[in-house]
Amino acid sequence: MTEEPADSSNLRGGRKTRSAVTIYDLAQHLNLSPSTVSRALNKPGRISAKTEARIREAAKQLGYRRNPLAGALPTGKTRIVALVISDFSNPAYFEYVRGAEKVASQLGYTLVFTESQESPETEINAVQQLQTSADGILLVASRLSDSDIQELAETKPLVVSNRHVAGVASVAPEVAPGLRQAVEHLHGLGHRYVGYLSGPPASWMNRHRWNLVLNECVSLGISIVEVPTEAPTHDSGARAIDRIRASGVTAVLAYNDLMALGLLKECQRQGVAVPDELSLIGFDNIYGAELTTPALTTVQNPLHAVGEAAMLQLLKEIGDEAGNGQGSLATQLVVRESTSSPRL
Amino acid sequence: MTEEPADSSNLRGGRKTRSAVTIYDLAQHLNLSPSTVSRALNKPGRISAKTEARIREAAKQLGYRRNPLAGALPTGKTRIVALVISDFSNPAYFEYVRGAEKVASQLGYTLVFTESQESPETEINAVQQLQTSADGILLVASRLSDSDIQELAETKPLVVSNRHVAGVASVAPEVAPGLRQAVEHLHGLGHRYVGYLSGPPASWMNRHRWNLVLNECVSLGISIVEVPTEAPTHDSGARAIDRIRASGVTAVLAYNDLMALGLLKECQRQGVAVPDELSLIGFDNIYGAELTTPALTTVQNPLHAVGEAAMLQLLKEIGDEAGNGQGSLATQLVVRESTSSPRL
DNA sequence: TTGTAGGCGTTATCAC
DNA sequence: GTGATAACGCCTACAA
Repeated sequence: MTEEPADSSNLRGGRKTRSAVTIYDLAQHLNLSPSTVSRALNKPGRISAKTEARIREAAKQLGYRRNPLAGALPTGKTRIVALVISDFSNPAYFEYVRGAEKVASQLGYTLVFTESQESPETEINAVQQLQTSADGILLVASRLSDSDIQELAETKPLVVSNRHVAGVASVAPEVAPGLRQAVEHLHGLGHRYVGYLSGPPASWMNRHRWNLVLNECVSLGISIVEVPTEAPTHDSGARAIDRIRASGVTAVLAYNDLMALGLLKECQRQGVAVPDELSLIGFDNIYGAELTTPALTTVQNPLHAVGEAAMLQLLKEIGDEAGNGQGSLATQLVVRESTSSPRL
Repeated sequence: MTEEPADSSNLRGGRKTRSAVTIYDLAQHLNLSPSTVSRALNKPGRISAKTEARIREAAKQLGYRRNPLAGALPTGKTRIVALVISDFSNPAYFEYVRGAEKVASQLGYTLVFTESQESPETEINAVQQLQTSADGILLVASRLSDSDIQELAETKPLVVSNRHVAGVASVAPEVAPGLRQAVEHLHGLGHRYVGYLSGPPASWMNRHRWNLVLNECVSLGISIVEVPTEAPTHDSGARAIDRIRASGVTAVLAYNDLMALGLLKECQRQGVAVPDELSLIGFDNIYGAELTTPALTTVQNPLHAVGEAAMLQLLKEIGDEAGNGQGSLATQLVVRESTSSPRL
């Protein structure tokens, strides 16, 4: 024991150099063994109250911080959960992420966040990467194939959101009620020829919505057409105006608010009166939907609650009994000013 | 070597059970040493091309995935960066986060995300927690005191954003140009009595903006008053209307768009004509600002670029030479329809 | 070029 | 109740 580095810890330039205090340091400081320290800190009660107190005291004094990474090695549990989202350009996801993060941090999990920029390769890579460091993965609006997702789900707990995949846990808003209300609303106003402004063809949710709208319209005797678009964005919604006008529909259900608002804006630019000439219904109820004139009639999507529920589901898959979410996941029509009876 | 567990790896129920393949497994499989495998995978070139190829091949075959956590233990580098934001309820931060995440993932870093819900204790805990697992921290709109931040910055690389703290790296948009343009714009329109709808008193950025506006107004001979609010939100902006009307100002500069839009909405509800009776200028240029009628005149805040720049700065502090950001951080006035000459 | 040995900070399984 | 000791998966001198 010659030339013990002494207290090099505190004074090496003072910045970013002192290496962290470990349970080993504590043990040495107190003439105890590292295992005792570990136990005292993790399984309170299994150690004499007195020594436990001493240890906690010393830990505070020396500024001990547990190194979660080191702990993750023997246990295999990192208490990290990953959120991978295919496209984060829609502000609607904002609340989803907040909800998921809130639940995660409340239960002592760290949330890692990645956007895959719509690329399936990027997405699959990200997931595989993350799977080795996270306890579970939350896939939001994934662009992967069902079989890819099923395969990924075999390795580690995984939950998909805004989508359903056979054999994989999933959490999505109940879009049916809101959509039904929307179609009934239009029907009640007298619309008999309606357009569905479509989302991404590869999106499960888009096909799901289309099917619901289709069935509902058929059963009410409404003619319905699907109007394809390039992307689920504001601009793409605006560019759809030609197809919409050409179709002769009197009302439009849009895949999301971004598209509806883009279309609304373009209508105004081109002098198409909303709602007199064309009724418009969005989806999500993002910030901004109620700010326009006319304010947008839309379907409220409880994305904060969906994010919470999805994270809770994931933690359940991980094995952390976490209780159930509170908020309802049902969507609901919010009638504002962009819908009215069709002009004859 | 009796009862070697054989190939238990593949068949234990098939799900979530097979423990990951390690460099050790590869080494054994190839009759090499783990270190050779490690080198082949990390420092290409330092190993004979032939064996390196064999190793890579085997890695692919056996589905080897590096365990970043295990690697982080000896090196102390996790390639994790943490983003802690005090309040994520303003959609303006949306783009900031996207920018930061993009840069991080492009450089092979994983982004962990935490919202501290406006609570300084939560924030400081989160940072300390994260400091042991992350290579660096990005603090956005921190509610901590300068001295707390300075102290935290001594442990690990840390960058503050939307704020300046002596001795700590920081990245913030240049608000001066946009604010100057805004004041000049109002001055040019003939306004001589202006209100500043204030942000959080504890916010560095709020004080910074107020000082800039104050100086600019004084030098132009404009009377300026600071109108306090409860929170930087839509509702709080709406509730400020009484103070605004009572003050007699002819124009308002709001701390952010949320507040400006809230105030705008309330003006419309109460029959105050914007811009005829009251001119309104926001800040940030969030989605929604151009959707209102009248569309909101506001200051464009390049938050995506700020997020990128902040992350690049952080990586630089970490020691990862990462190049410089491209986008300008200057703000700029966007004149729309919520400003006009004051009615006499 | 490749192998050996030790350590990173924690947890877990034994003894005592 | 407490203490050795051996993992966990990877990295890195140092040795061969």
